[in-house]
Amino acid sequence: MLEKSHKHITCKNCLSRKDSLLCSMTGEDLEKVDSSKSCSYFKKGQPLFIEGGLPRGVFCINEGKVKVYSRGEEGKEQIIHVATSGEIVGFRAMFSGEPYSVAANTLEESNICFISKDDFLDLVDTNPNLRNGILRELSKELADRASFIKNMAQKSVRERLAAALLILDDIYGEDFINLSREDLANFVGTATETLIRLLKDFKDDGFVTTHVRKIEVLDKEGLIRLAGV
Amino acid sequence: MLEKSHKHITCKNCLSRKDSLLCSMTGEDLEKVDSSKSCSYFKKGQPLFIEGGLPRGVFCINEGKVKVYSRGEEGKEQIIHVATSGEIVGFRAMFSGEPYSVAANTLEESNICFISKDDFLDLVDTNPNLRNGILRELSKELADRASFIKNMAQKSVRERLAAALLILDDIYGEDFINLSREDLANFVGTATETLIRLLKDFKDDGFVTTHVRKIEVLDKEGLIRLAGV
DNA sequence: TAAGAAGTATGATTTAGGTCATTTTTTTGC
DNA sequence: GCAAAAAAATGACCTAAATCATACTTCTTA
Repeated sequence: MLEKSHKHITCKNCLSRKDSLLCSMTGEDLEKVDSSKSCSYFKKGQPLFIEGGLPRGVFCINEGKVKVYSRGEEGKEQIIHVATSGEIVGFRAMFSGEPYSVAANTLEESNICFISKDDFLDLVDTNPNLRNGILRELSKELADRASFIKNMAQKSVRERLAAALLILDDIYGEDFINLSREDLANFVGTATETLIRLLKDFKDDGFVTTHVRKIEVLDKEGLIRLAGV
Repeated sequence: MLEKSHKHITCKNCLSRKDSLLCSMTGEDLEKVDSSKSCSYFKKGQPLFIEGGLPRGVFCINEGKVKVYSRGEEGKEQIIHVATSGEIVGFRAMFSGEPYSVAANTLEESNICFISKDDFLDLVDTNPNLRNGILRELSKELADRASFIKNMAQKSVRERLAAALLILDDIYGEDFINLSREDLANFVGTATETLIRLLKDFKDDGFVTTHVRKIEVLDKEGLIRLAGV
C-alpha cells in the first residue's frame, strides 16, 4: 500500500530515476525539475487526462501503472500502452499543440509527479540530453506502434495474447500481471469473452496460471514461440 | 513522366517546399541543406531502405509516392504509411539509433533527395524551428498510429477500407488513387480477395469508380459516414 | 455480514472474412 | 505484336472470433 500523502518526492531519491528520461538529468537541471514539479497520490482508476482535453503539462510516474488508451465508437477502449515507474506520460500532445488524442488512467494506486507545460518545454529547449532522449523515445514508440499495427492486422488473437502477456510480464517485473480481464482484452484487441477462453487454454497448456485476477507467466519460452516474435 | 536525370533539385525551387518540414527553412540553413543533399530518380518499386538496415541519412520526397511498411511472418506486408511530395522519410531510425524497423519503397517513379545522417542531425541540433517541427511531426504520427491501432482492433474491414480510401484520396490529391489491389489490401490490413470484393461493393454503391487499377472517389461524404470517423 | 454490483466464466449460435482454386484481364519484355 | 507473367476478379468453403444469454465468483459498502 502506497503512502497516501501528497508529500514531495525528490527526484534525487526517486527509485525510478535510473530508468527515467526526466529524472536521469543531473545538476541544476534536476533541481529545476524538482522545484517546478508537484506530486500527487492517485487512487486506482483515476484519470490523468482525457481524450480531447487540453494538455497543461506532463506526468512522470514515480510508482504505479497507467493505461494509455483511446475509445472507439461504442465506447470500447483500445489500450495503446501500459506505462510504469519512471515513464513520462502525455508529452506527445505537448509538442503537437493539439488536444490529447488518447486518455490515461491509473491501473493501480500510484504516485505521480506533474511538470507544467512551460517548465517542461523550457527544459527540453535548454537541455540537449533530454531533447535527444525525447527524440529517441518518440522514435522507439513509433517503431513499437508500427509493429503493434502489423500484429493487429496479421496475427491471430491467440498470438496477440501471447505477445501481450510477454510485454506485460516485462512491465510488471517481479509482480504478477494485474489487469482486469476487460483491460487485457482491450489491450489485445478482442472481446472479453474470447480473452477469457484463450486465457483458460493458456492455463491448460501450462503457459500461465492465475491467482484470482492476477496472472503469472510460467513459460516465457512457450509464449515466445506461440507469439512468433 | 518524370525526367530521369539525376540533376540537382534546388530546395528553393522545390514545388513541395511549402509543405515540407525540411525545405521550408530559410536563409543559410536552406543553403546548407541544398549543398549537402543529393538527388536521385527512383523507378517504381525501388527500395529507399529495408527493414533491419542501418540508416545513413534521411530521404525527402520531391515528387512521387513512397510506401512505408513492415513484413510479417509469411512475408505479408503491412503498409503503415504512404508518403508523398514534401515528406521526409526515414528519420525515426535516425534518432533511435537502431536499425530500420520498417522498409520503404517507391510506389511510382519519384525524385527523391537524400541528406546524410551527420548533416541532418547537425541541422536538427542547430535549427530550433526544424527541431520543433520534427517533434511536432513525430507526435502527430504517434497520434495517427494510435488511431490506426484502434481502427484495426475495432472496425470492420469495410469501415477500414472506407477510411483508407479517404486518407489515400487526400494523399493523391487531384490524381486518382493508384495502388495495386494488393498494396491497398496491405494498407487496410486484409486479404487481397476480400479487398477486391469490398471494392466491388463500393462501386455498386456508387462510392467509387475504377479506371483499370486506379480508383476514383465519387462520394466522400458517403465514405465518411461509412468509415464512422 | 449480507446484499448488490462488478467482474469472471461458460455455452450456444452466427458471421465476417480468411483460404484455396480457378478464370479473366492487364501489363511487361522480347 | 505476341507470349508469358503478373494482377485482378470470382466462386466455394471453412473457421476464428464476435455476439448474446446466462450463471457463477469475487469484491464493495452499507
